[in-house]
Amino acid sequence: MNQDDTAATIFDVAREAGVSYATVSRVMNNRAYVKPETRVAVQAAMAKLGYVVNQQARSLAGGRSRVVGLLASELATGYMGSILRGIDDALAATEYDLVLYSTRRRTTREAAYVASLTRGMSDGLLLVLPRNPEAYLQSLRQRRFPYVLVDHQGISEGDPAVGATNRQGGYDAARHLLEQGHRRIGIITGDMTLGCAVDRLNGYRDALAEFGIAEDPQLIVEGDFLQPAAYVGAQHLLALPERLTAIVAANDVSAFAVLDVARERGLRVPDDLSLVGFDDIPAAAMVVPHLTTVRQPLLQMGAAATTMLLERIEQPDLPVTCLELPTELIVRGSSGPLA
Amino acid sequence: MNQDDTAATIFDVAREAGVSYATVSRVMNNRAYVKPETRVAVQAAMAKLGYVVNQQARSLAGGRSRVVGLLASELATGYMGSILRGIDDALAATEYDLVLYSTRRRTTREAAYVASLTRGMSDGLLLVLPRNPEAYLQSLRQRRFPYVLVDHQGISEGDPAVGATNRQGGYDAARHLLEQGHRRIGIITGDMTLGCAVDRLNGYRDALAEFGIAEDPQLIVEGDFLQPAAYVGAQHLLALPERLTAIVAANDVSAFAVLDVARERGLRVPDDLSLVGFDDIPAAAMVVPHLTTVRQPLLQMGAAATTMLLERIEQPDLPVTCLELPTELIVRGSSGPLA
DNA sequence: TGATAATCTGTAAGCGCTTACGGAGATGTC
DNA sequence: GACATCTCCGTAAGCGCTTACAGATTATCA
Repeated sequence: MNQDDTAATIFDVAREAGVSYATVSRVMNNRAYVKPETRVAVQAAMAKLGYVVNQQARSLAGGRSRVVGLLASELATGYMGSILRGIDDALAATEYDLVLYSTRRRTTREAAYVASLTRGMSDGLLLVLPRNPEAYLQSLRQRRFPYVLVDHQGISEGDPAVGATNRQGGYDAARHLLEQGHRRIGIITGDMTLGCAVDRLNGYRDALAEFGIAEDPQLIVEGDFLQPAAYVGAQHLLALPERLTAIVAANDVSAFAVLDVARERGLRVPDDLSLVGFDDIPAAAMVVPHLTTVRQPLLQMGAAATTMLLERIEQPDLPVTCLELPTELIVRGSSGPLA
Repeated sequence: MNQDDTAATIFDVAREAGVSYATVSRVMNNRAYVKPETRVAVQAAMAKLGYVVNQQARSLAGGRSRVVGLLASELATGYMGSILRGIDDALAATEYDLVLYSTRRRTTREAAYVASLTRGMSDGLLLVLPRNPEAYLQSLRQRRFPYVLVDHQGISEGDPAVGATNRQGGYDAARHLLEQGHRRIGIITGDMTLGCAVDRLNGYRDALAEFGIAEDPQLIVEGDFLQPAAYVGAQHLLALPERLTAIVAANDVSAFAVLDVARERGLRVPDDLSLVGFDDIPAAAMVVPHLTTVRQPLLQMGAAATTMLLERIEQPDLPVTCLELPTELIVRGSSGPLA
């Protein structure tokens, strides 16, 4: 890195190595038909000059940007952070960089926005928990632009996607409580416009049905994965005349709200009320009592989606695959046998 | 967006509008010397063709990529998520995109890596909590490449930087406990290779000194901002023969570990032990009891750093400024008067 | 040994854009 | 009315790279 302000270009390397710039390009791209000595000489020249390829020029000329775009709706939650880390892990072994786009910005021109992303800026798109992707999915499909959905509602509708076994998870949560003897089990759902929330609720229903328990609409309150709504929902549930002994929360954050309400009402968890969350965000193991929850393999989901995307970038004609990673019930202190 | 696979270029727009491509470029870049009618005609043509500028070509030709690079050491924590969101907020109003680089990957070639980032890939760099930045900072300074440090150790050593009032925060935490009557106050520090950890400890010392309390080395245990180390540290502190009545933890995660140890030892918080954390991550308001903590304005830090960086990109000769954003003591249930 | 194929390397064109530069027409000045 | 001065817009060059294409070597085989 001894050049002052103008960086070394492929021409500088070629001159230094005494070859043509095309040969340098061949070496960089690991092409065949380069004499081993020449290859070594070029590599030496690159090292000596501290040469770094200019990605913009490369992508302009070659059509590949070596960038993966990530379209995310939210960034500040542990949910996204874990997925992000999985993506990063999968990308670490490759040449690809990650460009981050949050859909909170420029919502008005979202379609044009995705268009820009797919016009040379990136080679593929990761869409995490997309709200209303149909607008641009149409265009992506038509232009055969590689993409993978993460935690999308309708897994298995012809889009490459990675998700988790939300229904099974909801089932496991409810079944765990049923096995502990609970029969009157409430649920605070997530945002029901999202498929994962619907699936979790359906899992809960499956378990109740299996135990021959009729569904009581009073015990199902709608939340939105956020604390305030869950707080209200928990107040509603715990104020019911016929007291319930357990609650399934659609995510951990909602479960925390239940903990708050329980404490305010003088209910002891798990003695008076058993509670199961969903996600297993780090805080779940930190609250008191530690939260029993259904772990979602967020990190693996991010990594798997990335791997899938890279495959599709390499081979755009690959058949569409959907991956559902297993959730896992983590039993901690917030659930216990019916008193 | 009616073209099938080849996107519209500046030439297509020029043809459609009946002008030269240079004029189209002028319109895009809001240059002067374009007749209003012409401008309107070009804009209409762009709209009609669904034209989207190719950033790679633009940056190749013009030298500006409209990309901000973010170099981060960790992604999965709420810490980073909040800063990220602040960055995103600040970027939302601009034309800039964000490219994410985690230093966990490619650690071996970190310098070459930063070189790549600064070779056209991005116009400026945000360095969040950099561990050993001197390696590349040198090169950045020399090449006058815009950058801003976030939460760097040595604020005010000639680098543009944004941080928080860590010393004041440590002082506020300890003073709060002192004012509640506590006199024997332990501290679990953060990773002492990081400036913020040192500052927080010094703030704690300041407060003790102000109250005329001699420092007791036994009461200071070193942690690393992570749960396991804090857990061990808390066990040590709470096993001291002369019992302490309060603990300052260098971050919230460490405070959670203290909560665990306290519970295991049958200590009630805050009755038997008062506790103050640092950061105010979302989980702090969720644990039971809710954690008294020193809030760090992470979102604002991210936003302020981004704004500062964009200014420096526009005007590279701007004098170097350092910003220290105020922390704020948030009193919740984990601290109380000495029994 | 000469023809053929395989290997190696250089030249040229072009990716989509920005930015001098210069020319043409409109406007102003004395 | 002649000249300088704006305003507007088109032409040309070039950013750093990839990738045909073709020319120059060398290896292979009858």
